Amino acid sequence: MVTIKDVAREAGVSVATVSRVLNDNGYVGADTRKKVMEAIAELNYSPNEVARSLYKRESRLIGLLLPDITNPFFPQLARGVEDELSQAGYRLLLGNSDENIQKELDYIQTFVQNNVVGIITATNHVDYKIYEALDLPLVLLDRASENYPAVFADGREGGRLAAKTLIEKGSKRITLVKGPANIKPAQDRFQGAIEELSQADVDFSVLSTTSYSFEEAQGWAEELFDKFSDTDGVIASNDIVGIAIVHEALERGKRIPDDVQIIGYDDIPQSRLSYPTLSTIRQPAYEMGREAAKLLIRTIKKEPGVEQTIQMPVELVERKTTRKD
Amino acid sequence: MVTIKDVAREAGVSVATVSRVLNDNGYVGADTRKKVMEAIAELNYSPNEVARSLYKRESRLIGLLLPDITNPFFPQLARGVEDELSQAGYRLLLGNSDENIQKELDYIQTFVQNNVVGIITATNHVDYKIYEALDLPLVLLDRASENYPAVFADGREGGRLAAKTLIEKGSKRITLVKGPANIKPAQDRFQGAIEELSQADVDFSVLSTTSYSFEEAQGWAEELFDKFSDTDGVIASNDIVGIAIVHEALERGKRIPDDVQIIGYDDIPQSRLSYPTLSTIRQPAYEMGREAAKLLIRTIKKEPGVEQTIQMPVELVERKTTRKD
DNA sequence: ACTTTATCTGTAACCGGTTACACACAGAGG
DNA sequence: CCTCTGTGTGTAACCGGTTACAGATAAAGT
Repeated sequence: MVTIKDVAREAGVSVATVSRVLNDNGYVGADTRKKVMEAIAELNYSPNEVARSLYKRESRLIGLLLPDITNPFFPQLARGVEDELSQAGYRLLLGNSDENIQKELDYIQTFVQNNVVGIITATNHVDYKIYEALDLPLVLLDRASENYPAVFADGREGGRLAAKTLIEKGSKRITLVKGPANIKPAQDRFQGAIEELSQADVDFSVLSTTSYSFEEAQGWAEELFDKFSDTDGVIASNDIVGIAIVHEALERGKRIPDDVQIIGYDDIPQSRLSYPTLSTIRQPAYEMGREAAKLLIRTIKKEPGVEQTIQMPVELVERKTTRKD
Repeated sequence: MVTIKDVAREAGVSVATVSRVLNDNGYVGADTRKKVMEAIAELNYSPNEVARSLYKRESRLIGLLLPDITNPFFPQLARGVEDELSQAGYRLLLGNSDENIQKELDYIQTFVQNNVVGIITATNHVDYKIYEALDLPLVLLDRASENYPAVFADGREGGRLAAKTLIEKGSKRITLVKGPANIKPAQDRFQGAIEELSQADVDFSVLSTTSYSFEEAQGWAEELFDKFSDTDGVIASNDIVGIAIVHEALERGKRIPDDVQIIGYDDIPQSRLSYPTLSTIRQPAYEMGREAAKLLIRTIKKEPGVEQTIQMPVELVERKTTRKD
């Protein structure tokens, strides 16, 4: 490994001078600078971030904690975060928590141990005490909070919008799929939908589910049509479940959207590839990731007047599983 | 920040003793150990990885370089890698390269600068000189190589299998979708399919494509049926494109699999949710990730007799877009 | 009783950077 | 001519750990 000392020796100067060239601070004579630059190029030197990080007590790393990168909603968030951060010179330490407190704690600890300069988290245990003790910039992503800066979409509004859409387009016996109880945004959209359904002139029923996984989605869809076979409108807990329901409906010979309308949530990329294409409530995941990263960077740089909360708009994406009015 | 000195003071011993307790090496008296443990608990101390990493010249970090986490094949790989690594106490530094050499180089550099102990990469520029200069354990994932340990599935065999399947099940005018030229595994499976098609008694044509993206998949599908409207069997370049083709076929009133059979590649989770469910050649992505991680760990620990190459089996997954024979 | 060995603990050097401080020198201002 | 200021550079302390080495004590062996 080539160190700053090697460069210093090669250039015939002290390490302090090399450091000043590297960081472009302090006085350095023009020809000295040139010699140093040449030595750096010659030796193909790049400074050790670990040493730098130790002295400065901060790195260029940022911790990103996601529930599960395997769920197609999260890669989009992650990508948004990464694109924004890497442009600003930061790198990502990534963890999947599986909504498991122990894993979450472990990752937060590694983040701290590695001197990250900030954390972006999309998990549900933010009220847990470890976060309080943290004196690091923290941004919540896809989660709302009173106590921390956060970037999220309006789940309640999204839920209302989904329900309103089905009602307006003529569904009369609506089934609302309730997402996992421990996932906050799932409950928000559920509440929003309930509000809207309650004050409308329609029958509705609720199917409770406990996961968003691909493996189980098929099961929820079957359960749904087993229990509520005459439903003519389904509000899915997310797009994965929505796509599974579309699938199952066709399997059972129902016509979409004539016999049953289906609306998803998230607008993951594959919604556009389902047949028929899935109508859904779009959350701008990639942009949310970018915004969270921007917000974090501003907080790190202590820029004045940084917003605490960015609420992103949700939006109805009408495709083929809802009727044209 | 609470440091080892604070612990030493609290326990009334030297930092060396605390370090010995932490690392469980050297002699430490039973009651001294106890006092230190108590001080650690009392102060809620956890050692600074950066300092440790500086002295030891190695961290507990591993660099993972993927083309694009937004493509659903890669989160599975990533998850496999992560599950295996985190169990062994390693953490992940993640980068998306977009198959862009500059980004790839930048990430490799950060990996080195942060003293990672190993790198797993799933990119196509491994022959680039920077990798040669690297004296770090390196494992290629989803890529084969003469020079480095690698975990990959047999693309050629997969391509053959896909072609063979359509041929056996009676397709006579097969269209082969050729994936992006710069992606090695795409070319392998293409070659395999070509081999099989060439020696069979069928007509076939090739559609060249330049991306795997969701946005463009729809376009490839349209182009396919515009150009080869009478095709009765399609070998897709991957599942995303496969699902888009299924979609477009239905859109055009074709019956699947009676009028046209379609076979995908990868077996991403959503293949099972398409309608009809997509027959495909499965690559065990999650397991590949795990194997790559295991291989890397063994290499890091310098275990003797570590394999250079692990070839994972591909497998036909028959679902509803191919005929029953 | 004297050496040897095992156990326990502390001091200080080290990892590779950054930076406070000291010092040298040149040109400007009085 | 002397001081002052701005510029350029080096020395050494420091960040928070790990570990080589030395010194102390007690038990064991001869």
